Amino acid sequence: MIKDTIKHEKWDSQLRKGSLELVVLASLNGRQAYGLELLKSLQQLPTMQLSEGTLYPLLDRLKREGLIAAEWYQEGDSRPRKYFQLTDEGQIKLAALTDRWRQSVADIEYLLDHPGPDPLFEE
Amino acid sequence: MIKDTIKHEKWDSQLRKGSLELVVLASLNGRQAYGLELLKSLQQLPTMQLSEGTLYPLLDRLKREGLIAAEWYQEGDSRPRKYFQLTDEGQIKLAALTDRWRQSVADIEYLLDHPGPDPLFEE
DNA sequence: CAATATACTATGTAATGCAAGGTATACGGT
DNA sequence: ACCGTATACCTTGCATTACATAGTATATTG
Repeated sequence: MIKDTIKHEKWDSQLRKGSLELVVLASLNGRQAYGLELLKSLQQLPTMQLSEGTLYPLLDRLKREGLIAAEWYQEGDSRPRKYFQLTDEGQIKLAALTDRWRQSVADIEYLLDHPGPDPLFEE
Repeated sequence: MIKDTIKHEKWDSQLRKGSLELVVLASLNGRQAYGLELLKSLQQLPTMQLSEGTLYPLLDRLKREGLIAAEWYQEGDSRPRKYFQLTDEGQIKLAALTDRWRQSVADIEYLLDHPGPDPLFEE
């Protein structure tokens, strides 16, 4: 069946547009990580097949916004790595975004579970 | 507290970017609706405060892609309204998007529920 | 020492949600 | 009849952002 081999890439990318910021903040909750490490860890999830070209600019933006902090760190004589971690502000933002995301999921679930004429609308 | 009056608008808009297509298709599942009717029905949901400038171009796009069909209809001597409904292709697409959306929600739930060092990663 | 892998950076493009403004018609009050 | 408001749809231009692509630099490996 063709259906099973449908490419999810474009739709996935569209879907990620809304939630990537939340996802990255959540991934940095309770741990430090450097760019590629974070990338590979996210890529373990089926809908999170993003690329470097997406992640690095996003990390830059989050840093500019003060939600994460970056710090170069060299382990032994390996290549220096730029480690990221949540700031206090980032923690707060993460909590707010999580709440709002759950609300959005609830709204969409409602729409999916209630097809047909809108009961909210026609009394 | 200022925190409680945080404006969700910008984040909501960002979040909608990923799912609006699914949302509109789901809203047309099992019923016909014209533009403003659909808009008002969506706006009953807290995270779906979109505007006409968002909905109409989206409906155009979905029509161009063959996922919905449009038809002008005049009831009595009221203003003619453009009614939209899902096509067969739209039905199929809706099912596929719904599956993928649920997968994405599961992935994000996983991230939110498992803070700290990535257990998928460090064995 | 070339080839590959790691790690980060930079540039340009396409998609899309939205604000703002536009057109046209119906209806209610005075 | 006239004016204001509501309904209904459309259009233009902008800002954001995920991504592809390419580039730089340093280890590591054969």
